[in-house]
Amino acid sequence: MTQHPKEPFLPVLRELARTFQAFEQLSAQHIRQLGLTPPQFDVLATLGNTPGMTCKELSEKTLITKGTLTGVVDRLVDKGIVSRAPLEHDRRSVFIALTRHGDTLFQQVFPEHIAHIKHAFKQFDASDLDRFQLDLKRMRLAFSTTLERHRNAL
Amino acid sequence: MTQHPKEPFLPVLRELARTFQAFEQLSAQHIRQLGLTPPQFDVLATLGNTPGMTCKELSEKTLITKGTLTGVVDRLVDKGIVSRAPLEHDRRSVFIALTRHGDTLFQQVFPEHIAHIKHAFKQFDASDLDRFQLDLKRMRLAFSTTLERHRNAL
DNA sequence: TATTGTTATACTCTATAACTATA
DNA sequence: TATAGTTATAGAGTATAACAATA
Repeated sequence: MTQHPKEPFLPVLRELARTFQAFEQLSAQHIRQLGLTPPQFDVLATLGNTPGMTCKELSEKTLITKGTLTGVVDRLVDKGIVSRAPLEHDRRSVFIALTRHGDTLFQQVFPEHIAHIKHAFKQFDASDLDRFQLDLKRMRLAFSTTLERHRNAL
Repeated sequence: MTQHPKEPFLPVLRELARTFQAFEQLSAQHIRQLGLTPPQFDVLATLGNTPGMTCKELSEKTLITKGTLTGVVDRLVDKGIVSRAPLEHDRRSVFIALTRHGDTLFQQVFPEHIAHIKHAFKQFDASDLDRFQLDLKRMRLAFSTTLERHRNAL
């Protein structure tokens, strides 16, 4: 992530990292006021407005690996925000959902979170947002594809 | 980070997070092979091709806070990759630089790192890269400005 | 045998704040 | 008084692998 003028994509990577870090800081500023960590908030937001899901599904959506997710969910259970229940059809699985308190928290806190971030986007119009989303997606798919290629040792 | 159709910027944020995570995974895949952590590599890459810099400067460039940076640098010193030396003009400061071994490592490893990532970008032309960089920067500045506003409690 | 999730281990990072030594 | 950096503390996330229960 330093100067190597031969590689024109390096500034893009540096900017991607800086931009995400800036967003993280802005986001975390609000999240920490709630007594939550970013991964905990990620789980809360992922479970919000859903009936719940298995550990595996939650792991896939949040990109938190299963071993880590156990600890994150433990802390949310301690706080009374989520609950665990065995799944009937497949008793290897665990169904994780917001508790009533967790849902109340989500309904209150998620709009606040949006409000906290919202006016960073005031200056952008619909075509800006569409372009951002599309371009980011193109990059994401390029990274994922490359990652898989490396995993398969091509 | 969930569905709230009223807020058209939410998909952008989700995509930003996913894209960065995909890049992190791709990047970390290579970094861990070197026996380094991402923050350690960040320091290595920041010091590479420079004469060195103070702790404060390194902290600003890597966005690692000073308390954490002490630990990260400790581990790199243990590995013989960086060195600390007192600054002459201001003896409160510490000058951090790559050791000879660290420089050798950087010269070898940084091009490898680029190669590891490079072909994710093959499909993008110069105008794509320019647009990515510019748009990301616009978002970054918007986040930073909003962050500062919140800090100053407006 | 394969899959889901937990446990175990050891490390690393993080936030925060107190502390030191210089300035 | 202010700044640069370290230290102290406590917590939280991470990778990895072994493990139990179930399929």
